[in-house]
Amino acid sequence: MQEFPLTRFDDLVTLSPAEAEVLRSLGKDAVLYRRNAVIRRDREPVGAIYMLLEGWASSAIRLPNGQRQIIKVHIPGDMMGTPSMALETAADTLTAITECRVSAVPLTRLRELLVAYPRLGGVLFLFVQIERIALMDIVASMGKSSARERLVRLLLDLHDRLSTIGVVADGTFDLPLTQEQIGDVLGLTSVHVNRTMRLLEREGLVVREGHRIVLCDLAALRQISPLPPRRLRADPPWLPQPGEL
Amino acid sequence: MQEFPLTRFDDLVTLSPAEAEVLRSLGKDAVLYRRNAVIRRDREPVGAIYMLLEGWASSAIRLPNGQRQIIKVHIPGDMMGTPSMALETAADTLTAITECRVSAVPLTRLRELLVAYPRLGGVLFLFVQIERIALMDIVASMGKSSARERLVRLLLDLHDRLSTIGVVADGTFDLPLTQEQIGDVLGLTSVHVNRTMRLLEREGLVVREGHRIVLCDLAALRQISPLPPRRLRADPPWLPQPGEL
DNA sequence: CGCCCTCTTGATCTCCTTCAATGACAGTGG
DNA sequence: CCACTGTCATTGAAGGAGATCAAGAGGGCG
Repeated sequence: MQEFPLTRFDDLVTLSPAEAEVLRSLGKDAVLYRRNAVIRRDREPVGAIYMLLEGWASSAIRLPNGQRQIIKVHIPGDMMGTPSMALETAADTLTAITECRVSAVPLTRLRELLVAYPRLGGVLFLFVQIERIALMDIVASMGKSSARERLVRLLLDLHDRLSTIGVVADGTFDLPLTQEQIGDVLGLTSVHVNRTMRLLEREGLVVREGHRIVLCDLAALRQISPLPPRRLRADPPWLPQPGEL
Repeated sequence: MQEFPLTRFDDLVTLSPAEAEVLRSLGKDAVLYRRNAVIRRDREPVGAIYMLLEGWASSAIRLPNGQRQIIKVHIPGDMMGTPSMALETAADTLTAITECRVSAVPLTRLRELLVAYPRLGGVLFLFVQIERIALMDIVASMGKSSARERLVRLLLDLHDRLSTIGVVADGTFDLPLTQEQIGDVLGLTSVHVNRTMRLLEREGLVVREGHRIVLCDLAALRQISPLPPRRLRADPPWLPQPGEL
């Protein structure tokens, strides 16, 4: 059994010790995936959701014409594959961006969890809403902003999310995405990602050294970003307290 | 108390009579909004979610630069404003597209519901996941398809959703959106929406008469759409049955 | 050493935007 | 009843952001 980082949860809801324990022991043994390995392919029947313990992974939709759109870049501590819980067959393909460790949670086990700890259902609900807001913001930025703005937003989003798991030091973090993958996230070609990235570099906003990136001027970048980050509400009033359920 | 159409629920989950009853009596008295009236503005504190009983409404994100992106076009039977449940202040503005009737559900009442009927929490969870998939598909089509493809997708999406509430006859339905609004949904200018719409018309794929639209060749349109519709899973295995919770 | 993947840059093309003008139509006040 | 106003659809012309095509360079790894 592997340790699932609960940072994401602790920041938002107060978990009872029993709830924290059951979340930690939810998944099956971790499986190791090599770079570019497929964790769960789209159109497969949905039997589980996945917890990303280590490494990066992507969730992508394949279009009938052969293109792919990366919907979300997952970092350690993320739950993956949950949208497809509502479908006959999976909507998205989960792929390892770097080598990564993943723990699967069979849907049957999830059901046991919901029966035994109904309040955790509410907690999951909260997390899905947060993902939904993230998607809404992505739609807004894809519909209304330039390549430069979208790229800045992606970098800031990664910066902020990586900060919560403590792998950002002074604006610097590891960015294991190829420019092609960044293009697939932003809806751009890799060529244009390259030009835009170089532009940011010439402007002195970022510095790149191999797969590490430095956001030099966070304030200026946030000014450029088409959308400010959202302020989440910890322990929302509609969520029953532990003991209440 | 107004009747909230439960079609959307019935198709996906089996509700116990008690559950159906509590859902129907969930909202406060309906409020009437005139065309273009704001139902709930963004950045307002979040005190309720909303059930759309009659008419059309939009959920839109305002960008700091003054632009707006319509995230979702709501039709009767939709729940609105739920993403912001996770936030301090609302992310999106809800606006009446046509005159419409809306019933608010205070978050406190929602909490009582979750305590009394924990399984309904799971049902709501399911619905949010469905919305999330819809957003993922929108991201995919915004990132990877042309104006024509996106417009076709929107028309088919509306066609299919309106079909479930029985207001489509032989490919014909009422489309009360201005071309400007359609542009704000698709991330296009109204000028280009106009040209694209006229193109579809010249191709014999659609016919417009005032605010009514006819999808003449559904098969051909589905061929053009960048993404096929999703097959939802009724009564998913992770959802506890009535009685189990 | 040689191969493949990724980054980089230039040249050209095109889809969509921007700007601008016109007409149809509904509502409104005289 | 008609001028007046605002909204919406429509169309043309010009401009630009990003795509496409093509080629070279660097680097990890068999």
